[in-house]
Amino acid sequence: MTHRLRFAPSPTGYLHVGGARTALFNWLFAKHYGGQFLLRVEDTDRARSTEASTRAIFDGLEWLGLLWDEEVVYQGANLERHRADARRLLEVGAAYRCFCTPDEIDARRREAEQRGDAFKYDRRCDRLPADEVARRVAAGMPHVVRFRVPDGETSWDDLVHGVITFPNKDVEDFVVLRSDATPIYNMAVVSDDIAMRITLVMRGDDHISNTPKQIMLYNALGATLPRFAHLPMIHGLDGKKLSKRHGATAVGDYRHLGILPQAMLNFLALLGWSPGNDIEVMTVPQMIELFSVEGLSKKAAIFDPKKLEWMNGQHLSLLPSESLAPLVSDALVEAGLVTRDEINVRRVWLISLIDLLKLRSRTIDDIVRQAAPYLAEHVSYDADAIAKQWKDRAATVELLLSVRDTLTSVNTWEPHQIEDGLRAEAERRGIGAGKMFQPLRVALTGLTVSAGIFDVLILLGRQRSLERIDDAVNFLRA
RNA sequence: GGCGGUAUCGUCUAGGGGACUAGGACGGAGCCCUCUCAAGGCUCAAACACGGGUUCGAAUCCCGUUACCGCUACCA
Repeated sequence: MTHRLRFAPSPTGYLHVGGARTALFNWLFAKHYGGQFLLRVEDTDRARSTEASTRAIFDGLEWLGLLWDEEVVYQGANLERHRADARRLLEVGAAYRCFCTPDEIDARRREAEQRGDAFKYDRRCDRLPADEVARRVAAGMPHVVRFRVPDGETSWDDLVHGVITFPNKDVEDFVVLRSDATPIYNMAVVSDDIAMRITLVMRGDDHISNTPKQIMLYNALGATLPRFAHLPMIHGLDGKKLSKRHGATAVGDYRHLGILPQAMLNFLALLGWSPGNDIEVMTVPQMIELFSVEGLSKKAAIFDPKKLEWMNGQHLSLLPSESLAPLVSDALVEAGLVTRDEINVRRVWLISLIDLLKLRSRTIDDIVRQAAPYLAEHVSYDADAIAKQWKDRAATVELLLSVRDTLTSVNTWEPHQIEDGLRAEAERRGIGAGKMFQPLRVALTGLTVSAGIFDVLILLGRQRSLERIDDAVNFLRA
């Protein structure tokens, strides 16, 4: 038997990290155990669902590479089937019509709450004689369809929690069809999951209490039950459910922060799952290979952006600069540091730049920030850098000039030759290498921190390096 | 309130009755490396929620308590 799983977001916002994680686990399960990963857009809440949001969810999923195996199912398109299934419930006697108005129910609920009782619909409409029901229906009285919860208990063997049991007396006769004949969530979900032949429903554990209702629906409809797996929630740093208050919660936010999709996936995978053996950094194929339901955890996890960044840094180092190049170019262009044409003609150079910067970056944005001195025509000198490394202007000018001479006389512009020349000059002057490299670093980059000084010189090229030294000298003399 | 779920360092987690002096990772502190910054290496601080059982033996099994989370709609 091949597994069929689905991710079923409602298009009422962006793709949330929690949703992405649910989608990921569904996808990983399908890839590891063999099966189809399907996507269903639950757009039955017409008031809140938007097309922009649907688009955003697709974008997020595509960015992550969580592609679905069959055409997207829009729940709203299946309205007729949902209705038909609800009516079938009526036909087989598993449901009944309820004429109580929302106001009446509300009043009774409030009353019960005042008494401190748990409110549960009292089934009064189920006691209506058949002819009375017929009369009211004929008279066009508005009514909902309620599922008649049977006696006994409902339980299932959850893939992550083990057996979960609910006494049926604790679940009320829930509405399956509204008075406007539209289906309620649980009805639509079950009808669609049956139609899509879903074999494993994997979703957030906030759905645990929906599960007994859904199981009853399957049973009443005579459908075979899928398995269920309820994943733990993802919380913010304060332990509360993740929300806008916690900053970036949409996967798109992280994309724009320069996070790699594979790092996002890797990080998310570790929230609620562990491959064991102290393994943490994984490529996507490795995650598929190692995924197993045994490693799923029951405990809600807190989303820690710090670890995400670290994870991204790991993936940045892992990836060859060639594959990072398109991403970095886009970001560079977007930041206005270069034009598309400029970067295209310096492909090879760009790759060596990335080689240098990715090691000290955690995000693509970090790379872009650090790239500025290498791309700009001229550098601007950081005030602190001047204060610290160019304290004595005259001496600095003299030093830079001697460095300039050394660099001019280096035979071939190659790291070892440059290093030998510079170190020899430092020794001749009786100063430590750092005393020479730091002021030079400021001249070349405007900053006190950068990649290794020889790498910087190589990357800049001899001509550019000499120009920058000249610029610095002019600046210092001014 | 009722029902359900969960409980190991601040955080993500390993752990499936003796291998636990509880392991790894992020973050923190420090050291090494070193031209700066990173990266890397090493070291340190840091946890089994509490109480009862079961057992020769419990982080691991059972029961309570507590805390947290979720659901409790003609929302999804």
